[in-house]
Formats: sequence, C-alpha cells, structure tokens
Amino acid sequence: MPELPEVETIVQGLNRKLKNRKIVDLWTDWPKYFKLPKGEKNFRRCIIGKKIISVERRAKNVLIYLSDNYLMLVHQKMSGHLMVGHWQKIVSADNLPENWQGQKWRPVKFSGPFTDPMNRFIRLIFYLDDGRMLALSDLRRFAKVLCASKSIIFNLPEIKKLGPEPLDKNFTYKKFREPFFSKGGKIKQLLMDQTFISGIGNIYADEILWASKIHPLRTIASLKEENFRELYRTTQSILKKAVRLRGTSIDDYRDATGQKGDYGKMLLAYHHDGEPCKRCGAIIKRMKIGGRSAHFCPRCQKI
DNA sequence: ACAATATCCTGCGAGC
DNA sequence: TGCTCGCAGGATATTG
Repeated sequence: MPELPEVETIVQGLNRKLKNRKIVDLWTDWPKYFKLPKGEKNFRRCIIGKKIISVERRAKNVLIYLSDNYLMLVHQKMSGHLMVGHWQKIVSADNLPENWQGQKWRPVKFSGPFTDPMNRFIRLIFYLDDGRMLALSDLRRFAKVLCASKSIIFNLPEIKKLGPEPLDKNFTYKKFREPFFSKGGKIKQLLMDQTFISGIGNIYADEILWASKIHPLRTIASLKEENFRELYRTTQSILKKAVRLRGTSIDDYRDATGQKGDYGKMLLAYHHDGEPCKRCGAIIKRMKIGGRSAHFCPRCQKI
C-alpha cells in the first residue's frame, strides 16, 4: 500500500507517540507475519519488555529501534496500516461496534478512529505500558514483521540491497544518473525498483513520469540527458510535496492516527484514466506494464 | 541473464 | 439478487 510519503507520514506519527514506551504484550490472529532471521528463535521474546527508542523509515520499511540493540522491521506491503490507539480488554463480544459484528473476535477495543472501517482488519497488536497500543490493520495479510538485533536486520540482503533515499541531502544528480549507465529496461520498472531508488511505487512512478513528460514504456537507452534531469527534479519535488501533504489516500491509506492524506487531489495521472490530461486535454490511458497498471497521457508522454 | 508471471490474501464493484 | 471476474498502492520466487 504505502509508498515513501505514506510510510514517512506514519513514521513521524509513530515516533511522536511511541518514544520511550515499553512493549508489554502482543496479540495476533496471524502468526505468519513474524519472520525470524537466522539467529533468532522466538518472536515474543524478542519483543516483550523492550523499550521503543525511536521509529525511522528506510525505503518503505518502518524501523522500530528497541532497547538492547534490537530492531523491529515492519513492511506494510499492499494493505497494511500501523496505527496507535487506546485499548481495553473486551470481556464479552456482545457490545462490539457494528463493523466488528460477525468478524473474528479481537481482544481489544480500539478507540482511535473507532468507526474507521480499517479497524475491522486489525490482525496484530502490541500493547504498550501507557495503556495505548500499536496495531497493524492489514486486509490482505501481506505485511511482514521482523525482529532481531540491529546488525542482523541491517545485514539482511533485502535491506542491504536498497538503493539511495531520494529525499536524502546526499542524493545528488550524479547519484541518480549513475545506475542508468549500467541498467537497461523500461523506465517505469526501474523507478519502482527498490534496489535502484528506494521508496517509489506505482502511484508516484506514474506521477513522476507524467510530470517529466516521459512515456512509461520508454527504454533507458532512448532517454536523453534532459530527460534524466527532469526525472531527477520531479522525483524530488513530487515526493517532497506528497510528504508535506501527508500522503495519498485513494482508498484506505491512513496515517498513524487514522487521518487521511491530502495528496490524492494532487494526482494528475494515477487513477485518472478516461479523463482529459490537465496539460494537453488528451484522454489519459491505462495499460498493464509488468503486471502493474500504468496511467499516462498518450499525447504529452511520447514513446 | 533477463523479463513476464505466479504467489502470498481479502474485499469490493462491475457485469451478466 | 447472486454469482464470477478482475482488480488493488508490494516484493519475492518461479518459470519461460
């Protein structure tokens, strides 16, 4: 679900709310979430009793720094949302809110945005020592949660391989341009390749390409220097603006407190197929590229 | 070696 | 109304 701006927004919220909290218990109805890297045997033991030092973002991963040099990594994948709320144990299921009726029983009352439909899909809960909880709502159950010592997590291949952060101060044009010399293929797929630049997914790839007037099927070899300049510029400006507006809530994305992001109304290509292009008036098209839908203007994004 | 496809899941809306 | 199909913001494994 969330891409860089959404994960960044969530992380900022979590960091404010979770700092110095101790994790006292956890509950899940989907133990498959837990992945233990080599050297760790027991997820519960990794987590319980640990204090949360800080929360940071790397690519689309949420990094929760714990005491004893431990680190919990959460990847929300397509439908995951981390949120913080108050909780109390529910003794009887009789007075569950309407949107929980008929759902699998959950051991808590989540009093954040209680009527938020996403609450139905809370599958994992970390209970905190201040009476609050960190919950993972995840309709499709794709999310992944890892816990291990810092060094083990940072040495995982999927973390080590990650490309540079596009909003990092050190992300110069040179750094952006360099990998294109050695890689081929189509521009859209490369923009979404996490080993190339980290944090860009389907929405922002489409927006960046529209803003740069580049067709998603353009090959790297066909791009001119001015195209790369434009891609570099729009990548940073679009992601920055999306972070400022707290992400895109087309469907179900929420920040850590259940609020929607405001970048949705800024979208100019993504989900605008069938509508006139805001720049030239041609009808925005949608096509499948590498199993994902791409939205683009067939007139001003020339192939 | 590369790229297209299947896979992990569930819910929703469209179309018949 | 009720069924089936396609679709969804990700990443990895498998196939061709």
